[in-house]
Amino acid sequence: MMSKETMLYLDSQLCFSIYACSREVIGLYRPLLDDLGITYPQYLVLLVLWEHKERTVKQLGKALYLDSGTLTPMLKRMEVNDLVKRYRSQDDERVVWISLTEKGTSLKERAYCIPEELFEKSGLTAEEMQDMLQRLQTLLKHMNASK
Amino acid sequence: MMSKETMLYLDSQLCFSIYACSREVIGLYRPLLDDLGITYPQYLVLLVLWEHKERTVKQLGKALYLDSGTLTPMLKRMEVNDLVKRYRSQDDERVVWISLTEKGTSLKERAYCIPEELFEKSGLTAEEMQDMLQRLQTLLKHMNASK
DNA sequence: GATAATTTAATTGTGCACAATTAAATTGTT
DNA sequence: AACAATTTAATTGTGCACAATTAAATTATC
Repeated sequence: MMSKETMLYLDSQLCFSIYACSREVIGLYRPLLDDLGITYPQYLVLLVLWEHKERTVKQLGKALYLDSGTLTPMLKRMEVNDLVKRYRSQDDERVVWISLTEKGTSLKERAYCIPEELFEKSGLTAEEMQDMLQRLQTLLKHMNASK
Repeated sequence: MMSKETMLYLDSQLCFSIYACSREVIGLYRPLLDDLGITYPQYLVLLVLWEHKERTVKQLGKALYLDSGTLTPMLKRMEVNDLVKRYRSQDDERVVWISLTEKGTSLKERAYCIPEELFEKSGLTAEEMQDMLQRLQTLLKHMNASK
């Protein structure tokens, strides 16, 4: 068992390694996404829309764990850059639907290679990758439950 | 092997799970850190200073993987809140040393319980925690090398 | 010892994150 | 039908992140 002193060391904290890893991975994505003219959070929005064609702000937020304070301005920037369209639902005017433009749709072709390139940069084997993904998703689920 | 289509699914991407986990864990810290009047990145700075008494901005940046554009304004906010002192080195005026105030030092007592509380919220066993820490640190090192 | 290269913080500008509040629309209950 | 409660985005304000640039000081080279 660690001492209470040791537990306060930066390098013994799981949270810090997750936090630092997160920023480092995003840093590896950056040059690839720069080529597409998008940021990492915008890439995540596109991943959802490539999969589902059309989502409400609410649905995007649930998928990405982001709220409207983050999404609304980001989606407006993406609209200005002609990546997505935004329009209010006819049925329920509180709801805003987000869909892809032609440009947003076409970026998918250029994104296919990205996961593979990142996988190589990670230095992990496919099994290690899969295992880690599994563990993190379990952790994510558990943390989300204990809120 | 995954199809190129499957690899673009949000939920099959390791990076997203790291990114989402990072924000979720920080969210678990938030109520605890609010009590201390600090943010998560500020907590990280304090962890380093509790361990080393005194660090330059450069050293803090290396430990936390952060640059001066992030640290300078953050350290100034911490100075305003009487958590740290900042002063230029006599030997080399390019260097700024950061040290703890009494208040910054004393917060450590109230922080001892934090790692334990987070550990409980994570739902992990000590072994799982240790194992994950190990894997993430390896990943971090490898990514940092492949930049 | 002049000057070129390097090191170190600070500054500027853009883009997330997220808490808290607001506002509008819808739904549920009487 | 009235109106209270809920749902959904948008807004506001603060605090990171990070790229790119600037500025000052130091070190290395001639």
